[in-house]
Amino acid sequence: MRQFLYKMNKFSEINLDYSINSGQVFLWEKGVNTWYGINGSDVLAITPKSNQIRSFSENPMDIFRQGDNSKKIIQSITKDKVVKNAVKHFPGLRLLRQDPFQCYISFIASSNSNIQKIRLVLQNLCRKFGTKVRFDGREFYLFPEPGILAKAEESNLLACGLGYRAKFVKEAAIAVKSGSIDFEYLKKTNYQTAKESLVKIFGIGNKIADCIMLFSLEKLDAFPLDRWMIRVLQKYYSKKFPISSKTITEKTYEKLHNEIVHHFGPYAGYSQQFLFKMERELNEKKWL
DNA sequence: TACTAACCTGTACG
DNA sequence: ACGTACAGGTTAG
Repeated sequence: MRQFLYKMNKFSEINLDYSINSGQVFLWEKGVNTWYGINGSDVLAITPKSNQIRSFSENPMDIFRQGDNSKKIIQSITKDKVVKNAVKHFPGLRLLRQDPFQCYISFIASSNSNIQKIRLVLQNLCRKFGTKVRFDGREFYLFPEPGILAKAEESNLLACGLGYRAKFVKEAAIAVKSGSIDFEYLKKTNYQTAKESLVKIFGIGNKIADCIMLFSLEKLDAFPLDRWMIRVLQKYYSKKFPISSKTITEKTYEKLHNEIVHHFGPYAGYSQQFLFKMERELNEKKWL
């Protein structure tokens, strides 16, 4: 059994419960004082009380985005009283930086689904296709590698509960394995270019592309517009961002995104996270 | 180009 | 109980 220990001094300003329970990650579970999470080929154990992060891999990703100046970012997104209120109610809510492949597959699997179901499906995928490891005295399954999912039998993907998304997942994994989707390139390039690449993948539209970019590809101006965010805009921003129906067309989506970034600025994605969290909590939606 | 229905699957509601 | 609506959308027509 291997394990690496890191100290983390920022837990006083990060609220892990808020951050994990805000719809951005799915493969996390809470122990007594410790959160356990799968991030690609890594397993993390986080104990806020002792400022400890333990990881399965030697050089874990900086999932907490410690390089971000959160004070400055929050100041920057607080453009109106709605966001101000959300920030006030959920102090310490942060965007997490995820393993890109896991994030990409997770959100493809999320389409037209709900959080409980998405979690179940992703756990099934890991159990069936991921490597089993022992860590912190427990068993975990790592997230499957692109090559494994690329050559998976569709029947095995279906058995995980993916439904019609099974072929999306397989095609998406093939695109990564073959190099036509290159996450390192997508990280470096701009929002528009990355988005154009992602929406070419069968099963990825505007919303899912925005999730992947915001949560794993350093595009903090991505602002996923799902049903909840449409509700938020209709409820609090009907003057600023008028929307007629509950579903929006591709063109409307793009137009809205431009206006949103114009309003909230380059860290618009952070504002989305606070607004999403706020509205889901108001409606008492479950996270786990 | 713009709008609608269909889509796997589980659960909540009447 | 059993049918229907809906869920963190996308695609095909």
